[in-house]
Amino acid sequence: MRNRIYIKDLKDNVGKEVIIAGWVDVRRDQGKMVFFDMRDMTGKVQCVALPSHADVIEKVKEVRLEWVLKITGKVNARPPKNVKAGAMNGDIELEITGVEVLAPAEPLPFDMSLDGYNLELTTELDNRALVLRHPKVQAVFKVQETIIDAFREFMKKNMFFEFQAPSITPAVAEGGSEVFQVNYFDKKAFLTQSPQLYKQIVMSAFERVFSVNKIFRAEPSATTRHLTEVVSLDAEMAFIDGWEDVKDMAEGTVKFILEEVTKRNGAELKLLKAELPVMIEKTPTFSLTEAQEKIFKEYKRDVRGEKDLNPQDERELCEIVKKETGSDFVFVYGYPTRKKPFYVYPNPEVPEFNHGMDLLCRGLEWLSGGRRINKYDQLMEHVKIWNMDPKKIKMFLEAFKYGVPPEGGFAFGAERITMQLLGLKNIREACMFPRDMERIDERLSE
RNA sequence: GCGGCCGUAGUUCAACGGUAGAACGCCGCCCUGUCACGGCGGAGGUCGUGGGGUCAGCACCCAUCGGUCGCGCCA
Repeated sequence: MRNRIYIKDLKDNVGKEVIIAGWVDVRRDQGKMVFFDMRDMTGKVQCVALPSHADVIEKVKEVRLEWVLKITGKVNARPPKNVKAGAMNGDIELEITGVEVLAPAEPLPFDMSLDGYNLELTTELDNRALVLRHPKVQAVFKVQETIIDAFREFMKKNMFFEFQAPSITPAVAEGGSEVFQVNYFDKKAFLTQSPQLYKQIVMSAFERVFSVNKIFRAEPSATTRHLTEVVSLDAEMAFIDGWEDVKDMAEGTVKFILEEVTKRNGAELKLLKAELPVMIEKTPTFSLTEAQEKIFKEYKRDVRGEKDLNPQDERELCEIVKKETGSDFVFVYGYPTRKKPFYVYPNPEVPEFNHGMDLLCRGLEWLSGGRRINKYDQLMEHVKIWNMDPKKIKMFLEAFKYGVPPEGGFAFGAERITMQLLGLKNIREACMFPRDMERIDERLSE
């Protein structure tokens, strides 16, 4: 729009006649004079229709919340007694001389005011398009943008190469979670549940690689932490000495993300009353066995020998670690080899346990990864033991046939980090358009 | 898939075996300095649906649908 001034720049135009465009955010009709706040992507400003402009008053009386307006007006410094300290543009206001309605809006179906906004999740999701205008909802996704941005930035700073992982995959080799099947011409294909095998292939050519991609899980899970479509942040690195190198890189990544969110999203964190998790100098790290011992010792609940930590174990371990060290994070490594995917590197000294690891924070798994098998013969041995069909992962195996250095990697879900970082109760709040068993934009049951 | 809890106005929630309520939103009127205003008035509900027991049900019981939380599964 020609001649339009962004609201954030109005303060540099005091005394001038300007044009702004945006949405009506709040109305305060005083009768003979009308105030309302206008909002554009850069901020808000109070506009005032004075009694001296009768035509403007008349027009402005009809205007309602969320109408889109183009306003001509004069930027005035507010009289000292009317300055609103601390508010954006609290010391100026726009005296309206002309109004053009670019689009009217229907009455809002619920309270969109800052304090009044309090919707049930289903109402929020049923009205996603409108709700996205609310500052608290926008704050969540601004933080999420930073998280993904910071991941990318940290990876690139550490010489990782970004590649695009495919979403359509042939018959699934990995096992594990359920997959979505899609029609592929006259054949069947699947939506990827992980770029795992591809990132290992690319790593074998580029040494350090990462990807930001969608993954799809057809798990019949109805919980506060599962979605069927997830943004996965994946990394894989060659020439490691051991799984600890992968752990350190993962830790550095998370630390950098926390720093960037702190740096860039102060306003959003304040609005959401969010307190970032604490990462101490060296994140506490325990083997699964040690973790289970700690839970037994502290809570007298015997989960020793279980193949993994269940949600209650994860919560309790995090509580223990928080109490002992102040850290909200804890690494757990050394899972039963046979319970994890075939490519995870077994501990050479205790082959029943592997060099896979998880990073937990505030009772929930944030990230998982570890060292992978890099030698072809060992990989083939696992393929056999795991009863997999080598033909189905031919391309993957081909990479390892021709020499791959010791390597490992990690992955985490952007929505989960967003949720955990902000203390949200349900992962759906951390996803703009969440897909789950019951919903693809609309509820599936209707 | 299993279990707990919930379903009342547009929204968020109360109340109660005996007349259906509030806040915000909406509509109307008033307000020349408001600050995600204020004042007065008004509209808006077959209490998710279907059965049952009761003199009487929104409330109790059963079924069903929907929601939500937990578990399982999974990341």
